[in-house]
Formats: sequence, C-alpha cells, structure tokens
Amino acid sequence: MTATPARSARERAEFLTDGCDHVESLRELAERLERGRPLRVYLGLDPTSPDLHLGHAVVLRLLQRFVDDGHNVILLIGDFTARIGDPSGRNALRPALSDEQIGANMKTYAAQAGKVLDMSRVTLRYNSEWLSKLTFTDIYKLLSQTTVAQMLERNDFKQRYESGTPIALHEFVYPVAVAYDSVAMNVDVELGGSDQLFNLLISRPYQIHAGQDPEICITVPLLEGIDGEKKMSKSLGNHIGLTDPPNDMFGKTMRIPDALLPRYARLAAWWPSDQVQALERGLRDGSASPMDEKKRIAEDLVALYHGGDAARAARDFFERTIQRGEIPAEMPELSLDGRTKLADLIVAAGFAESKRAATRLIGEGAVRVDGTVVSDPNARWTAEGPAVLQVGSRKFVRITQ
RNA sequence: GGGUCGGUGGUCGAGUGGUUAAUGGCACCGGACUGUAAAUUCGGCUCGCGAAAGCGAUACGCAGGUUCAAAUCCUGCCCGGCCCA
Repeated sequence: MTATPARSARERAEFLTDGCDHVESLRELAERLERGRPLRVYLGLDPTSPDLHLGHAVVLRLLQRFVDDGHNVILLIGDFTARIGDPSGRNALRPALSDEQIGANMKTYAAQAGKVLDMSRVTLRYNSEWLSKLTFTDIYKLLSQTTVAQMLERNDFKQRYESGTPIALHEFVYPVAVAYDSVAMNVDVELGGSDQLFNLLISRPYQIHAGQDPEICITVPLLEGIDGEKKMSKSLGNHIGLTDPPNDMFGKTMRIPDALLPRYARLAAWWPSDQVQALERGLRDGSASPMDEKKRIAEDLVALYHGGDAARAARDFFERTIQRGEIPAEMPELSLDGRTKLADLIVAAGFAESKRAATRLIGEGAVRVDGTVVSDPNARWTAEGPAVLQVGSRKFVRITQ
C-alpha cells in the first residue's frame, strides 16, 4: 500500500505532515501508521459559499497527500453544520444559511475540490446523514461532556464575550457537532485550517468517551488573502477562486504585497521548500527581483489549475495589457443595442453599478474609447464601426453596432 | 421578569430639532507616480431625470405621532449589551 515501503512509520508521518502548522501528535500518527492498515482520514468543508479558493486548496492538497499514501480519505460536506454556522474566527453572529443556499453551494464543491483532489479515490459524505438523526436526548448527552469554561477558553468566544458581542447558545453546539462527525465516522486523522484547531481537538475526548482511538489532528497554515492582512475569504473579497479564469488568477496574484511572496510560493504555487528558501534569500539580499518572482509564482499557480499553456498566455496578457498598456486582442463584445450614452454602455458592460457611478468614472478620467480618454460625462457613442471601451486599466469590452 | 444603556451608510464611529445625503477613520473605486507591490499624492464613494445650473426620490432598527422642519422629541413594537432575579 505504501509508495515507499522502505521508510519507517516515523519518516512517513514526517513526510505527510511536512509544512503543517500543528500536529497532535506526530508520535501518535507514527504509531497509528505502524499498525499497517490504511488510516481513515477526513476533511470537513462547510458549504457556506459557492466557490472554493486557494485557501481551501492548501488543505485539499494535504488531503491528496494522504490519498497518495494509500489511506481511506473522506471529504465530508458539512451540509448540516453549515446550518449552525462555524463561529471560528468570527467576531459576530454568523447569519444562518438557507437550505436552498446550502444545496446550491454543495453542488459546486465536489467538482471544485476535484481540481486538487483525485475524487475517484475519495469518499464523499454528508454530515446530515447522522447529525439530522440525533434526538434531543442524544444531543444533551453530547453537550454534557463539555463545560462552558472550556468553550470560553477559545479565543474568538473569549473576545466576543469580553467585548459584549452576542454569542448564541447554538454556537457552542457547532464544535460538538463537528466532534460527533469524528465519532460517527470513527476516523484516525482529521485535517483543517489552523483556525480549526479547537474544533478538531475537541473531537478527541468525544472519541475516547465512545471507546474509539482519538483522532490525530493536523492543521495547515491559513493563506492570507491578496490584501495581505486577513485570511483568504470570499466574503472579504480578497480571494483567488479555484475556478477563476487564468487572466484573473494571474492578475490577482500580481497584486499581493511583496512580503507575501514566500507564503504564496509555498502555499499557493506549491514550490518545494528549498526553492522557497532560495526565494527568501534572494529577496533579502536583493539578488531576486520581486516583480519577476511574483510573475513566476503567478504563472506556476495558474498552471496548477489551467495548465502550462494557459499560464503562459496569462503572463503574456498581463505583460502586454497591464504593463505595456496595449489593448488586448480578445475581449467580450457588447452590442450598442440602440444605446448612445457612454454612461449607459458602461453600466450595460457591468463596469459600473449605476449610471451615476459610470458618470463619475468618466469624470475621473478612467474611461477610454479606442485608447483615448473620454472625460465628458455626457459623451455619446459616435464611433462608426466596432470600438473598444476601456474602464480603468483592466476592464475591456468591444462595442459593436 | 425588573433596572439600565444602546441599535446611524460596506465597516468602525461622530452627530441630540433647521445650509444634515448626514464630520471623521478604515475598506473600496478611479487619476498621478510605479512593478496592477509598498510609500506618496489628488479625487470619488445612495439612486433617477437633465446639455447644464439643477430637480426629484430614498436613507440613520420597525411602525405611528408632535412640528413649518426630526437621525435628533413622544408612543408602541422588534433586536442587543450589562446588572439584578
């Protein structure tokens, strides 16, 4: 079952957890591997948004490492826990998702996870399968195993309690529900982002109580969003989606702060650690150009999701359009459709939310037609044939008659 | 259940009857500079109509009320923090 049977269990454990944030514990993982049977490994994802992003990819990639090592890997879709809402890292009550939203989000998850994971070797499960069957009696027995003090130990709860931000009782149920997932599936290993450490660790006493071996908890670093400050999250708008088109992926990567280059090289472009270290050295002593390195990282990570050709094309697009200010060869088209006001066309193209906003953009000098700035807010479309409407440096549309 | 304080634009937070579509910070969008980085700097940041000056609509938890005039006062309701039980 192992790709490299010569290695000791300890070496395999170290290989599997290389680059991880926290392992509870490496010794236990080695012992569990020593038993010689494939481990039951799982990652839980709550379908809270329709799209996965590079932050999810970090932990999905770790999951794939376990697939490659021959283990029984489960991708758990938290269709039930999404209804409760994960309080992790929150400083406010999370609004409840409707069943419709959850259902819609779930549809895209498995397909998008497939961009990183070999889904043919992964078991897909849903936690409503067991959580929705629990009775009130079952639930209060589970709840009685954890104290309020333990819950309040958590940083996010502690901060919210001290700052007077509401904490609803059901939020305490979330970690317990996630712990019960581990019991229901009797798993050996659970993965998660580093913000999930508490949720993972709390599973262990529950499993022991149920007569199972406690799971080994492994967390991966959280990838920062392109703003370089907060963790990547769609709701913060600082994410790079796994399904983003190549040009968007490339362009967004070019916008990350320089300080994030090694992080993105390691966690987003998956460079091996010796290359990341070389990059860090180069940046420190000035022998590496941050912009060139950023392009290499961007190209490598685009290649992971769209292939090498698309990545090279994205780089070429960036260098021409953004760096040299050329008008791109290909762009969406929009028919005039009887519209004559420039502002109307900008709205129709989706480059502004309202006509007033479009008029402002024109006044700001952000709008060009065939490369020439048009600053008259009342400008009308006069071009005879097709012409290129550009807003800002990266929004283009070809207007046809 | 009682007491008390509070609910303002994406967010934080001023504003306590009248040039108030509402100071300011952050976020965001654009311009200049640049490497779509950082730093700096300038402008913008509710919607509709109009070539323009402008006009109109909507907005400070919800619903009413007082007033020439309310985010600001009154009543009721909803939601939250803290204290007491």
